[in-house]
Amino acid sequence: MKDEALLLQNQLCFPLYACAKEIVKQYGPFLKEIGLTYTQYIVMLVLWEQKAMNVKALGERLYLDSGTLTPLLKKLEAEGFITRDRMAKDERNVQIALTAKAETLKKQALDIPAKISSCVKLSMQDAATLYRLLYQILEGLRT
Amino acid sequence: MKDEALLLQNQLCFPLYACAKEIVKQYGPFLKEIGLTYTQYIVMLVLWEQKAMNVKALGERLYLDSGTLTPLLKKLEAEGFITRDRMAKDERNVQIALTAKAETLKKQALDIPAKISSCVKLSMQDAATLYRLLYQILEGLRT
DNA sequence: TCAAATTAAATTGCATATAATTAAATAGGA
DNA sequence: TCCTATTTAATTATATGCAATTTAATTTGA
Repeated sequence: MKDEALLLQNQLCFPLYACAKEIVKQYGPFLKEIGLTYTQYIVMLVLWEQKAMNVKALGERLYLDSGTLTPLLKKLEAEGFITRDRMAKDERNVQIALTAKAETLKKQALDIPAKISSCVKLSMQDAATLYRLLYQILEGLRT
Repeated sequence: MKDEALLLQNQLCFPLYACAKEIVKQYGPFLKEIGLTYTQYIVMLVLWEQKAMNVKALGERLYLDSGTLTPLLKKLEAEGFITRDRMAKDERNVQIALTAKAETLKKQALDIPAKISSCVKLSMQDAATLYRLLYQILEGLRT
């Protein structure tokens, strides 16, 4: 292994890391309008799809663990967007469900994806390629 | 804008965010062996290239601000890898430079890129494409 | 010249993230 | 059944990240 491998420009991880941060930053102003952070937003995206699920399932879907999710979910609960309930059938599980207020929030969130798309200048083709490669890496690491 | 836009699977940002986190996580065990975190590692990568630079230039290169860098650099200084000195010419600038210990560390870091490559299963072609698309986005956001 | 604007770091407050540990609940096997 | 292993959340400790503010130094322009 030669020194060149240590050049930042030769490392694929860095643009990935930087790009993720910069795009998340683009969400900032739009999400602030509806009172969410990016992580809270992707939690809500999953819940808007699934309606209800436990913390573990949410974590697997979002690649987050309870150390991140527990306080975040408590915050969303305090703000009235979700409910957190131990399940009777297995009390180790905490079921997360949406409130009516979450539906109102969803309406406010509807136009956010389009706003972000306009910030990220990629052709449909390039976006599809990027999407495919990222999921390919994620699947590869999943094991 | 239809509801489908809010599906997590339709958002390019999420795989980017998740993929960056998961790959950084792959570095964890290797970096732990040499006593660095990922952010400390990329700071060292830049310094191994440049030898010396001020906090602002480092931040521009890494897309990090002083809120992140100042405490991190103080830690690297405390561990003896770098020095931090106000520049005489313009005392607003803090110059970061490497110590001899940093050169020893560099030798230990030499094989890390190869270890990561073997974790991320992408063809050379795909890696090049991904690299190009990520920098394309970063450049687009830079403005 | 010298006050105002700008710049570079540092600081503060808040929100993640992850590793490691703990606690409670459940499942599985002798 | 009862003991152990496993599972799920929560907690703790550490390290980022970023927005906003502050401080000190420098630059600019009337």
